[in-house]
Amino acid sequence: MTSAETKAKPPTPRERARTRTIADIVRLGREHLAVHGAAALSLRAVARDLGVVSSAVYRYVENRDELLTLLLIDAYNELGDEVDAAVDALPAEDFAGQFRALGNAVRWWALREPASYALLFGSPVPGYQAPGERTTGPGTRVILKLVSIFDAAYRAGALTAEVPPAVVLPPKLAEDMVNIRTQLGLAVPDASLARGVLVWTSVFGAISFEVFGQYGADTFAARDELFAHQLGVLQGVVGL
Amino acid sequence: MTSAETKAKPPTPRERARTRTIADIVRLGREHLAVHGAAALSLRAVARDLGVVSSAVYRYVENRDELLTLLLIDAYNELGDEVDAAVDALPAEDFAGQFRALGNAVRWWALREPASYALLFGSPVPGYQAPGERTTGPGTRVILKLVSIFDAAYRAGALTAEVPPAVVLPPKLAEDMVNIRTQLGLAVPDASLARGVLVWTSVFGAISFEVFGQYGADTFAARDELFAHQLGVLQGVVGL
DNA sequence: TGTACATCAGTGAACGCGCGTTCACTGATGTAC
DNA sequence: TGTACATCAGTGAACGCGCGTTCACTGATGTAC
Repeated sequence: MTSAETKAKPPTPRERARTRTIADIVRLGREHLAVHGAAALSLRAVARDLGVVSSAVYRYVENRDELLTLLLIDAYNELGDEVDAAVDALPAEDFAGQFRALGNAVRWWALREPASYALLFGSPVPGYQAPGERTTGPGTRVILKLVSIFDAAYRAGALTAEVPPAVVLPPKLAEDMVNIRTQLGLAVPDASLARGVLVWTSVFGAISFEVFGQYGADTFAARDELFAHQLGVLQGVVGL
Repeated sequence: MTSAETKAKPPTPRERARTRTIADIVRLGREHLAVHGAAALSLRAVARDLGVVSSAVYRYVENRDELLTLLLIDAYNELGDEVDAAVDALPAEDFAGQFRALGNAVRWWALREPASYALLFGSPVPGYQAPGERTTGPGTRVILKLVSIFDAAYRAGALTAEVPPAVVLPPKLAEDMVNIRTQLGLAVPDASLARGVLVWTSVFGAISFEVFGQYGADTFAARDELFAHQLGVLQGVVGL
């Protein structure tokens, strides 16, 4: 990718077939993921479902780890797309609504695709290390969106920061916040940013407990209401 | 277990050897877990480490799933013991301190035993269903401890409930809360209980992000301080 | 206390399985002249 | 437009591996009389 768009030509039939086959592999990989889990993801099984001999998939995918990487990126982007769509459907000044939309979008996607959610936010896959240069972009879309909501709300004066101004972060933590703010070009102050981190982890904590079955079979019957309530409280935590 | 303690006799040498071997199996299983993950947990590997032929472990463990169950129970109890010890070391009236001690105990254990933590709170192991009648007890120790802190604080008038009294939970959610309160014999009101659920999931959400590597390599250098801060904010959420 | 029998721990071979990956190959599709 | 060659997709056999689980067995440890 040194010289961008080397080819503007329309793709040849062969190229189109190749693209379609790769897409098929990713789709079948996701189905396999859903049934057997990431640790049991197998190139041979994907080849079988694809109706092809096992060695043939090596034309498209270097090895098992690369298939995992493709699935990771695919899932991150699907989640990112849904979150973006949900948030962007709301008026630019409705920050609280955007926050809730983000949380709900993540939750709905997670409940619909529990295996992909587990791949992204569950236990690490043993022996697999995601290649940062390919996954960091897609993998940070949700948190960047969340941060951008907080920041826009702050700039608009819509963050009713209930944080007591006397509250000072410990120096090392404040340093982290400064770095984040600088790197992302944010205006939101340290204390709110730190609370934003808690809100971020809390949203995913609530979703993980539900998706991973930590709530037990029937302790919580009103899961939609519970999550809505949790979002509401978290809203208050950052003063949205 | 129909007629309890059928034997009060001291254990025979054979029985002691058996108990020790089972303990060895669990210990080796945990090591294996740490290195290869739950999905790759293998009876054959445990047998190898035990210095015994693979079929021999079937004398002690019915099958692979039962070994997983043993590991699950063992981990839940180790975590439960550490949490209890940390909380009980504090004065009975120091509810906020107890809450922080609980959170810190969970986090320390999780960082020390990431594989066991992943087994308990990460992605479900595909194809494995924990037998509720054996795991529910150990598996609910931490949440019961947390709830007991909240309840004791409320009874002592130490819950400075910042919850606006006007806030009414949606009926279905309120029903869940009533059931929980009745079942556990609690005094703490609905709204605080619901906030307690958020605090519970949030503590584990923060820990999971750290243990599972969601924070990225160096965005957060001050992880102790970050978690302490998160506990502090969550304390405020329930009014502790 | 001594013998006869039952219980148990561990062996070793075998079953059938699925996995990742390599390699030499066939045949079809594309490209250059 | 027609031929000669290069590229690519997919085949099929093979490698070496580890897995869960069963089964008939040997030998040591315990128990009953």
